[in-house]
Amino acid sequence: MPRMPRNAKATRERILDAAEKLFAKRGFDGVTVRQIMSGAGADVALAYYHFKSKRDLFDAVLLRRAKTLNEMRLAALEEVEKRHPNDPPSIEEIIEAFTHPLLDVLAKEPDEWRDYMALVAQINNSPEWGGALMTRYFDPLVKRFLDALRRALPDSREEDLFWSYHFLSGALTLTFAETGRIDNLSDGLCKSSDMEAANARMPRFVAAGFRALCGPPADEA
Amino acid sequence: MPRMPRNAKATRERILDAAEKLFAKRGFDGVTVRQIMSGAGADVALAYYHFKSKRDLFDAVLLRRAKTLNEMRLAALEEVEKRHPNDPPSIEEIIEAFTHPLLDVLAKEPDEWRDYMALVAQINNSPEWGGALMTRYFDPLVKRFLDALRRALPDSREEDLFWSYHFLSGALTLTFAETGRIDNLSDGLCKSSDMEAANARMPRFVAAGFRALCGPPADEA
DNA sequence: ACTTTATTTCAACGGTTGTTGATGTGCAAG
DNA sequence: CTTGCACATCAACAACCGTTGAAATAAAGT
Repeated sequence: MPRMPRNAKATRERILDAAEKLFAKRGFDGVTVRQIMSGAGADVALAYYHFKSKRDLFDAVLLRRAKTLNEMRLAALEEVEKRHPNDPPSIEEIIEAFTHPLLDVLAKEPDEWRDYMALVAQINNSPEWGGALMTRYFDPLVKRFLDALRRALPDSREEDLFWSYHFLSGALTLTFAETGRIDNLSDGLCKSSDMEAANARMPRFVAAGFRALCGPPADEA
Repeated sequence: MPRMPRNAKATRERILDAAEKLFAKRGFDGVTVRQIMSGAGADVALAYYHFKSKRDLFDAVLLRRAKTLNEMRLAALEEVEKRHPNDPPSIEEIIEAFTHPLLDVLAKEPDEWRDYMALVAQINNSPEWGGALMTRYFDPLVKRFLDALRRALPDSREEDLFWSYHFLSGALTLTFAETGRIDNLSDGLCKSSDMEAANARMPRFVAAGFRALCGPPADEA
């Protein structure tokens, strides 16, 4: 049985919190271990005691919340499928199971999740790490969703399905990034941080895209 | 009249090329000036002679191709509008004028443009720089396109229009990033570098999204 | 030939980087 | 009380960072 001295776990968590916040804002190379540990209020060497290296700390930050996230989204998907025992669910319902848990947790506990989501957004668009890391942490869940979408779109070609998911992924992660770009563009009318607004629009937008690309050919007589 | 010694311009351009390639792969902080100048085959100090600082070099990299890019896209849009003197163009045509020049130049001159596009993708999703830099370099053009879309979607609400563009921007830039994620996900069936494939699908996907979000309400009797 | 000016090289600066080993502290088991 | 172990502190390592000033080179103007 592992010992649990006074605040060991608490320290480890504080380091992860500080690292998450800084990595999300400036990326892996834009942050020093000293800045992280200063934010965590702990000695520099403790970073290397609890984690072996800066890179391993980075991975630990990513891994920490990935499990929770995947579980939430899987539960949402299974809930949808349970609601449709025989007929396939609508595209909107499937997409919503994919996006809603994320945007919802962001709308309800922004301080807890904002930084992590922004970090994922940055990684997804990084040529260096995007392919490998996103695959490592989210592939099983994504494949599960693609299965559901395939069933709901029986006429789809495989390539169209993958590219459609790709577009969805891009739209979703840019929303997570919360760069403030839409604030500038719309002169303050829209806000990057308004996850309710994104939540209300993304499933409809994306579902229409899926249908246009993977659905049965529109009969334009 | 500025003097033009032997290969002054050539050196400046070689520095920009090397910087572009490295910044695209590892981001601003993941690259050292020494690595850049080693890639350019020139002395470190020359970076500070031709550009004042690392940050200014970064901006110069961004600026160099932005002009060309904006001109190409504006020309494509004006061509579409000239084709429709009275009636508004279709959403697909407008979106295509927005995306096709980029994906086309990527498909035809990949070595010249791939790194720059990947860099833009990374910046667009960076909380630190995304808002400010994308606004600085691409705002006038984007507003021009939003005008065209607004005319083609007379029933649209302003917020829906901005969010739809936001989703488009995310889908487009993730495509530029070429992270190899879709290669992994599809087990090699789709390739991140296949811009023809993205080109063939993106306008249809995105136009359907715009119509679903900004179009007239679907009459579901 | 001499000056001027633009480009390039060289060597170095103070400061910071990720990382480590030695040492100390506090608590539980023997 | 002493031993053992998890956790924390401290000081330091070599390597590297962005940046600069002074000096060499080279081409153009006079």
